[in-house]
Amino acid sequence: MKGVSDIDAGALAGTATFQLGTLGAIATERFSTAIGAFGLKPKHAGVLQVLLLDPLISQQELAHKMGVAPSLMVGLLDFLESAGAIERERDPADRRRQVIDVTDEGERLYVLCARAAASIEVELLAGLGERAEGFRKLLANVAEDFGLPTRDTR
Amino acid sequence: MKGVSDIDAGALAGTATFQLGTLGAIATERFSTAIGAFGLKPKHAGVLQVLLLDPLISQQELAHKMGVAPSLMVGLLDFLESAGAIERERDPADRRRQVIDVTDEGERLYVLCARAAASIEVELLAGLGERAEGFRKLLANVAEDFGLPTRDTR
DNA sequence: CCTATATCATTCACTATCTGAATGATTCTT
DNA sequence: AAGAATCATTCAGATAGTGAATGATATAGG
Repeated sequence: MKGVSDIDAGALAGTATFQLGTLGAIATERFSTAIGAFGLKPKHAGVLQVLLLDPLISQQELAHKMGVAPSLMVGLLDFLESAGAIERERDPADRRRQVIDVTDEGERLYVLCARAAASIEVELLAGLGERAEGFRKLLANVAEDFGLPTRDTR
Repeated sequence: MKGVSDIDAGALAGTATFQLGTLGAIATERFSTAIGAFGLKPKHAGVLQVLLLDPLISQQELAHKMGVAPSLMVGLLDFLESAGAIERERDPADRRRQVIDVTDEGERLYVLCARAAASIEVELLAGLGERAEGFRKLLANVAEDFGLPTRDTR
C-alpha cells in the first residue's frame, strides 16, 4: 500500500501556515508561563497593549480589535481592575461607555510583560544567528499587513 | 500623568514573541475555517501529519509530540476513526498498544489540509512580495530548531 | 515461576475559555 | 416623545483541555 498513492508526507508541515501556527502556539505558551509569574495571562497583556496605544477606546472596540466577544472583555477588564492595573469610570459624555484608564501599576505590569516577551524572543530566534534581525523585520512587515500595532521606531 | 513615567507603548507589540503568537493565531484560525469545510479541526490535521511521518508511533508518543494529554488523544483518534481516516488495532507484539493506520481516506483528507494550508500561506505572505521566499526559509529554520517536522526537499 | 512494578489506552469528573442571546441603561433619530 | 440603536453586563451553554482513576498487559527481580 506504500508506493501506490505515495503522498508527500511533509506537505502540511512544510507550509508557513502550519509553522506559524505551531511556533505561535509555542511563543504564546512560553509567554503565558513567564507572565503567569505575576498573575497575568496573554489576553490581559494584549488588553494592556491595545489600551496603551489607543487609550480612549470603548470596550466594544477593544473586544473587536482583539477578536473576542464583548462579553469576554468584561471579565478580562474585571480582572485587570481587581489587580489594580486599570480603572473604569462612566464616560460623562456618553454614560453607556466606560472610560478605561491604565494605572501606574498597569504600566508596570505592561513593562514586565514586554521584558518577558523580549527575553523569549531571544530564545526563539537564537538558532538564526545573524539572520535573526532580517527575520524580525520580515515578521514585523507581515504583522503590519494584518493590522497588528507596530513598534514606534522613531 | 502622561510624560512623567513615559512608557514605550509599543514595546510588547514590537516583539517577535507577540507577533508570532498573534499571527500564529490568525493562521490557525484561517486554517481551522478552511478545513472545517470537510469536518476536520487543526488538531486532527496535526495528528495525520505526525502519523504520516512516524507511522508506528504509540498514542502516548503521539500525544507527547503534539503537546497534549494522552486522554485528549483518545478522542481525537476516535473522531478520525469514525471519519474513516484511520484504523486502530491492537499491536500483536504488545497488546497494550494500538497500531494506527492512516487509510486512503485519511491520506485524501491530509492532502486537502495541505492544500488549504498552502493557499492560506499565499494570503499570509502576499504583502512580502519577492521577500516571501526568504521569510519562508527563515521560518522553516526556526521551525526546525523547535523540532517541527521539516518538508522533504529531496 | 510469580509477584511487584510499570506502561498503555481509556474513562471520568472537573476546570478554563469562549460564545451568543437576553437585559437594562443610555443615546440617537425623526 | 417614541422607537430604534448602542453600550456594558449577566447568564446559560458549548468546547477543549487536564489529571486522577481503571483495567489490561508487559517487564523485572527474587
